[in-house]
Amino acid sequence: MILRVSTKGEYGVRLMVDLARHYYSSRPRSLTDIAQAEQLSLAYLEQLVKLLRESEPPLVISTRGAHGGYRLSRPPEEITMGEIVRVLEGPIAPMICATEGEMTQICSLLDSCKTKFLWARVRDAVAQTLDSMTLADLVGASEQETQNAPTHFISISDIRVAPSSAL
Amino acid sequence: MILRVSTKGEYGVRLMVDLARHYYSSRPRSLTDIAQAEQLSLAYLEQLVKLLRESEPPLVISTRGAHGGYRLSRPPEEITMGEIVRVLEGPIAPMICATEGEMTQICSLLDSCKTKFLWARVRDAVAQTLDSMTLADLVGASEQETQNAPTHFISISDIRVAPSSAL
DNA sequence: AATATATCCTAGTGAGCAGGTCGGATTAAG
DNA sequence: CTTAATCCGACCTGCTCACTAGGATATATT
Repeated sequence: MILRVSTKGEYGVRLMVDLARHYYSSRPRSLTDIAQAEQLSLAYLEQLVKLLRESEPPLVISTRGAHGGYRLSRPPEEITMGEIVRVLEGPIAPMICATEGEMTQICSLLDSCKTKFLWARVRDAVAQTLDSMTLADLVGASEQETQNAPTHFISISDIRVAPSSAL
Repeated sequence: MILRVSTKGEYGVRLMVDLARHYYSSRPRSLTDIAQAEQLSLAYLEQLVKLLRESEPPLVISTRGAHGGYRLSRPPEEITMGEIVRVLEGPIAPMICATEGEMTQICSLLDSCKTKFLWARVRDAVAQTLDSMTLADLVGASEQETQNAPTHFISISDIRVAPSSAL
């Protein structure tokens, strides 16, 4: 499992998509409502939204008190999925040796340097995919687009709906 | 850290690259030699090579006894990095809901289905990158090619050489 | 002013897994 | 028959994930 999106990333993206869908509402959206709509724990969402609020620049803005809640800090078109995922999951790095950034690292070992070339390519592929999509793209994505998702692979189909229980 | 290559994947790929470099040798290459060349634990490499040997089809072939060791089961050009990584790290899936394969899954929740579209795109980007490279590409990759790796991002540069200690 | 409804903050915790180590059994070459 | 290698399974240890708990603070409504 080379690609590991933790529940932070999974739930956090869902939270942001929810906020994007309610972006043009007159009132902020409360975590209680989001937790109910997405069937997630309120207390846990509070931790995630903290990351989104304290990021630089912030991705959401809060209003405290009754009838408070959260809004996107910018319109959905201007928030890339790359920003969101980096805030929630940390930098896109397959390993400590391949953090995003330059790779002019001298390595004493024979083959490990050559493999870095591989991991850098994978990292850049992920980064480019995430950076080329915005929240608006996801909200606009309706069912037929989801069907069009490329499926070059044979079915494995041990897919479940409930998260987190099994790995 | 959305991309998590464990040491299984990291060391295992290095092992395969080492075998590729010695593919045209007359004698099989022992794990002891590889462990020394790559500064890895022999006992741990034994676990990894087991995966590569027992995969279907096998990626390496062993010769037991003195002067024994391992060879690639096929020439380096015919072994893709995607095959290797899948054997070592398991299927390329960002989460349990997005295993490689078709994504015609009905999901009761509102936004989680839309986010699946995102994860599927990321997954396919990784899969395509890995499947389009072979062991021969990596062995042939010399230093100037490594320099050419795309670097669209600002340096973060808390890069270390020693693996596994910190996260 | 009182209450209800929110956000905010910190700590703790239980299970599971990554990342190995260890000891020994088997096989074959010299 | 010794040496060098592959094989095999059990065990262990620390870390991180995925929460939960309990409260403090802020504000709109009544």
